[in-house]
Amino acid sequence: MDSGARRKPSGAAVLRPELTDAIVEITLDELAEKGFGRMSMEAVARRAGVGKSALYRRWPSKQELAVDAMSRLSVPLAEAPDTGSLRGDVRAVLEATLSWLDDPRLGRILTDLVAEARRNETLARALAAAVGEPRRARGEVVLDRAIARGELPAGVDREIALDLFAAPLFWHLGVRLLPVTPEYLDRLTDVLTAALTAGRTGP
Amino acid sequence: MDSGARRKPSGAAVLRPELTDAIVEITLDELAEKGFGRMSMEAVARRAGVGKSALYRRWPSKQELAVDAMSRLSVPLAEAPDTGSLRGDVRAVLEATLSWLDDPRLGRILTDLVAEARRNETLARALAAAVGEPRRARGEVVLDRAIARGELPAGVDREIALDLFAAPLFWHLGVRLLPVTPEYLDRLTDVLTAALTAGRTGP
Amino acid sequence: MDSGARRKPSGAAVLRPELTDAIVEITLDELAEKGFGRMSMEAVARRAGVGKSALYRRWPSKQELAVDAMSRLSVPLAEAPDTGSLRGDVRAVLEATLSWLDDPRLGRILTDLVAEARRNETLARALAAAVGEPRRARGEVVLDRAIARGELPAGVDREIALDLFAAPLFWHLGVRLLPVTPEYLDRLTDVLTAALTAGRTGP
Amino acid sequence: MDSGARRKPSGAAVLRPELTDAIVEITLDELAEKGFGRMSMEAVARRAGVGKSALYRRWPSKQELAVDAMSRLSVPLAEAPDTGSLRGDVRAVLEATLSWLDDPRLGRILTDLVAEARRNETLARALAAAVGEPRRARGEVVLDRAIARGELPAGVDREIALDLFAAPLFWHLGVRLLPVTPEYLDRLTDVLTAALTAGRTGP
DNA sequence: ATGTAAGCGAGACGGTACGTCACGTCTTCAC
DNA sequence: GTGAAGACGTGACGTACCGTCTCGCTTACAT
Repeated sequence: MDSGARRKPSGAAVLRPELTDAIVEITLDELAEKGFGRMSMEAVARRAGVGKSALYRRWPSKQELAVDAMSRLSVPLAEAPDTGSLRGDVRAVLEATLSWLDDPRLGRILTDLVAEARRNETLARALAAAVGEPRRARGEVVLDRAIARGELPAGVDREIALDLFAAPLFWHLGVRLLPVTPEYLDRLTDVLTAALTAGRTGP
Repeated sequence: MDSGARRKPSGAAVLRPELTDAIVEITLDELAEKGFGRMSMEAVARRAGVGKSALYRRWPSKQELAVDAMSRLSVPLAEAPDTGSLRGDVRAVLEATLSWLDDPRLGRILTDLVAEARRNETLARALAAAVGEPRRARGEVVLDRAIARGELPAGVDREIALDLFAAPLFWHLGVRLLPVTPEYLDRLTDVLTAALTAGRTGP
Repeated sequence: MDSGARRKPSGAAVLRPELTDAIVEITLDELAEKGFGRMSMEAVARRAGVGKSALYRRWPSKQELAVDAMSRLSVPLAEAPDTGSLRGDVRAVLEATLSWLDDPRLGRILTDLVAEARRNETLARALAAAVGEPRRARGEVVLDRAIARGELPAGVDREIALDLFAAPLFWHLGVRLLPVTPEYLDRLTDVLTAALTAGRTGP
Repeated sequence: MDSGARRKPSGAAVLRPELTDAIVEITLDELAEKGFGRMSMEAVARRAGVGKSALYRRWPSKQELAVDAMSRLSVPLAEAPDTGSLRGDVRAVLEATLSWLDDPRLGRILTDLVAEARRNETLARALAAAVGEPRRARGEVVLDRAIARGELPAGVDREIALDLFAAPLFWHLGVRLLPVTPEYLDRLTDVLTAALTAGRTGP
């Protein structure tokens, strides 16, 4: 069973990974600055000091480069610290989401990404996997802890709760383009905590 | 100094309004289908059966045509009926918002619009005025009625309340690209009503 | 009878002929300098101060531009003067051919053209029509006059005679790349005249 | 003095000559088929089943490979047989020249070569040495024999004579792209023999 | 009623970017 | 150290639109 790995007969040239990284990085800058439609492969190549072929050897089109670059905007989402209370945890989740949406580069790209995703199934999936999932997982932890503490009933509506952790901030910052102040965050924390717990003492 | 206005002595020749409308309509179709970046002036002119000059005589650039067309996506938001209860009114607002976001053409364009607005102050303002304001005004009516009924305190946090009327639906439909079912709407209505009223009986 | 001519609805934009001429002229320069293979559309456009589209609107490819340009290298072959003798006429024909082949631009292009013609039927025909025919017609005049004078028999081998008017000069100048001196021309005139008249006093 | 070749003491690793030959052979095919300008190093390497390095280790550029390959189209010109008469010898020379120019591959390449030589001194020299010289040498033999036989004067114009052995055939076949029939060859033999001998009985 | 300025469809214009291909150089690995 | 593989920067290919422009024709006021 010596074979298998012996497919490639000889010294294959390999795409230089540091070049790939540099291109991705510059692509993200261009995307943030110009948006998808006005980003240009030629500009990326020029700024990266590489030929266009280095780009097209890695990605078959501008679209695929952009999607790949965006999907690498990994969400280095810090762990959700246990603050001891639902209210504290909600506030922490909101702050984490805010610091992510507030990043000047990521924020700009994300809205482009969302727009593009409507016409690109692949991108939509990549977006959900790379961006949505980790963030939602973190929200789940908060809900689980609150249930364990007895602050929330086990049957809390998770889908809506998780939507509410992200939606208002995205809407305020990304759609209405208004700043999110700490004070806004306080009020939002209050309302969301109330919303989640409201049902608890219900009828 | 008799001149000035007396330059144009005769034959008016005025931009034909039905042409303007037809171009706008086709622009919206192209925008919905291709997105802002891939929409092309040549295609719009071709589909409208007009010359490119008819476009550029009306709008100085592709961007301005697109922005203008989008801003005409008027929000034929039906009046908010008084359902007799906060809960009913919230449900009605959500349904109106949903029917607006769910429009296949408007939905697609709106996300493009949001992305573009980050890099275009004019568009951002047009977006806020044409889309945000009417919708928010309608939300205000609901809050006012609830206060009048005594269902909400006069000092209810209007900014957050109005954000919450739109944010979750936009997030769910436009960002997460998931369908909004009537059942989801029920649950969302419950949670939002609870959130708004939660403070009422507070300490 | 208002219709009929009313097919073309309005003022069609037309390729500007002076631009076409300028492009052709610069193409010929590039062809002479670089040869077909190294001539570049971008360089032609740049030197002509036009966009590439101006080229591609007129010719579907580099090859067709080059062929068209070359076929316009019209042969402004002066009339063959009647020098009063076959020898004088032969000398005049050789001189005309020489002045044509010796043109620095035409000479370089002609060999490219000949090479290209082997793989391009269209070019081969254009070459024969634009270049070969007029030159041969002029040779025929010389033969006709010599027959009229009684210097040549009516049955002189025209095909070979006409080949011999051009072949040695093309070979010497174009293939062997040697200069053609007046003295060489004298000797060639002698030999060709002798060759043509040799048969006259036959058996 | 066995050394010299014995420089490389160990793991010899010498350019494999059979590879060189194979590459040259394929280069000639590509040249004949596509012409110099459209021949591609990548295609040669691909068809030869070798890497591009095998090419560039042997020749510094496409041009030099092409020139080298063409110069190896050695002229396997059979010895000029002594037919016993000038006329017979001229006919033999013409036939040899024809069989050389008529070779489908060589004929195509030769015209490319001639065109390229105008812009490449090295190629021009290689062409003269590899192609012109042997052919001319053979022509000289014919002239020498005719002088020895007394058919030509010692002072016959060799330069013109040698030009006339090749020029008409190249012109007819290579430039005018017409077939050379045996009958044409007969007539050409007659005229050339007459041209050479015409001066003999002079004054 | 007519003159005339503007609107109109068409499309050429100089550009920029697309995605492809080949150049000649270089590096890597296998033999 | 030859050789196959192929990545690298470069630059031309031919295409598609951009926004500008000019061209004749049509239309609808203002006289």
